[in-house]
Amino acid sequence: MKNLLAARIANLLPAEDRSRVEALNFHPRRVPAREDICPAGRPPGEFKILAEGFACRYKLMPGGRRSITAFLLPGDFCDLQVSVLKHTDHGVMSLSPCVVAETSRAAVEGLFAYPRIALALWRACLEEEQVLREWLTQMGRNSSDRQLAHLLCELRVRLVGAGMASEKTFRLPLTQEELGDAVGITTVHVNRVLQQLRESGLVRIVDRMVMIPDIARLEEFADFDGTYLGAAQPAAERAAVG
Amino acid sequence: MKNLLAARIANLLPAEDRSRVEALNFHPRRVPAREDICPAGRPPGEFKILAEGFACRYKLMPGGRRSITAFLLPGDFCDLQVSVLKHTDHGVMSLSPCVVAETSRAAVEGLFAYPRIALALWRACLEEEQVLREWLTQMGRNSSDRQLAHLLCELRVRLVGAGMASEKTFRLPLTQEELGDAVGITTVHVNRVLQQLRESGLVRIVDRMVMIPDIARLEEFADFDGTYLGAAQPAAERAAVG
DNA sequence: CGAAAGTTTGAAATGGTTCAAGAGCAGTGG
DNA sequence: CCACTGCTCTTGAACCATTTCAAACTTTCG
Repeated sequence: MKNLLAARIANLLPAEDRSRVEALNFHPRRVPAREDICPAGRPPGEFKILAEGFACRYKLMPGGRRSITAFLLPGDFCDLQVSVLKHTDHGVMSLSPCVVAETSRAAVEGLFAYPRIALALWRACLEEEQVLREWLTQMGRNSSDRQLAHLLCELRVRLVGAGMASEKTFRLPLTQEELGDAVGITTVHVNRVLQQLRESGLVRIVDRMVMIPDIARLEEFADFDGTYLGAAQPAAERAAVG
Repeated sequence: MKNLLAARIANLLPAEDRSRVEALNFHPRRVPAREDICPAGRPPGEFKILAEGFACRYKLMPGGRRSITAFLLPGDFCDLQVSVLKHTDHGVMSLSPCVVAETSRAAVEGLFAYPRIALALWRACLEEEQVLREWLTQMGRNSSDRQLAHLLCELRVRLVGAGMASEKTFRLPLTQEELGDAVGITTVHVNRVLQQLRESGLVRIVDRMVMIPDIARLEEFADFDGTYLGAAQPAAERAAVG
């Protein structure tokens, strides 16, 4: 199995540091769909990276509602927290069958001995923060059609970056309920809004395959600017942004 | 001037590391109310910590709307990003007259040479992330009365932690418009909801002084659990939580 | 004192929720 | 192989929270 931690942060490191990251020993673990990867409210266990599949961070709210705060794709950290935080504030669950790569938390902490690696890990955390801020503004305040469109734009870019999508087409293994939990609207309303997006020709969705005829048009509609995605963006686009 | 970086992260460090943090040389700068502290979209300049006053992070949205993604109190970092991120995704502006303590970015990065300090800085970032997630779930999906109540609960705890509030009373130098921008609702609606909170006896607000007669009652109403605030919580409460 | 900014109120319009129910499809067990 | 159960998607209608627009009132401040 490829060392995914390396893939995520090592490209910016000098060879010397990179080899230290690559020396980490990851154990793959298979997880069926819709199963907890990291339980909420408990101290984080092993250090985990999603290797294959589609997962999400979520919080349960009073009234049994669930709020999805992020989607995780291969290469994403499940729990960056390392042992610095006593308890995680949220859970992580698989949305499709997944493979999780685990390694010892102590080993990851040991990497902090190397300043450049520490900075790179920090960067990863800051990028996550940027995405959260974008969700907070886009998902919190926009009309739900724009919110859903924005989410599709983000997922497209990230899936392309992860090699899981062609330019205009990708498989989205999410139920409408899960989309609603991410965006903060009802399942019923997700359904109606998706229909509306289809009718206006912005997206085409058949059997969980999403196809975007005119990317620029959708991104304009959603007011999407992928800059906030940082390293999750494909390198080519990143370079273009400067 | 007290070294605020030390205050924020040093309490968990051994003396040796703490002295390194305290050795940083901060320059105070006075900023009038409603003025940009860090401009958005540009590379971050000096490394800044809010020393006095009340500030916020914000993003401008199309349509001229503004979204506030965080409130900053004395001791909070204005821009943790250091130079790892090329451009900031958001701006920071003062809401009351402020004092900002600045120091060289390079000096802060130099601290990454000490693994324990690097971990402490990382922790600060992770805690910010937790707060963002809490906002995303609470502010995104709840009814607006609960959202506002939740915000008041959070501010109370943090203000107490910063020594800027007694247990039940604090000064909130925010306009209703700013509250609305944080919560994602109209000024008009903020006004009505605040009246409603007042009428139900949950808060008393006179002339920007907020008084909370029954903290437990308000926190229950808002479904507030301050655990997510981490170090911003006063030490006593933190200990009680475990 | 006058202007600008913030707060308060009302009435109409709207976006999203809720409740209810049907239709399609996959998996399970008899 | 069929009936049954459970899950996702779809549709309709009534209802409610929040927005929008408009205007008056109050406070702050140069």
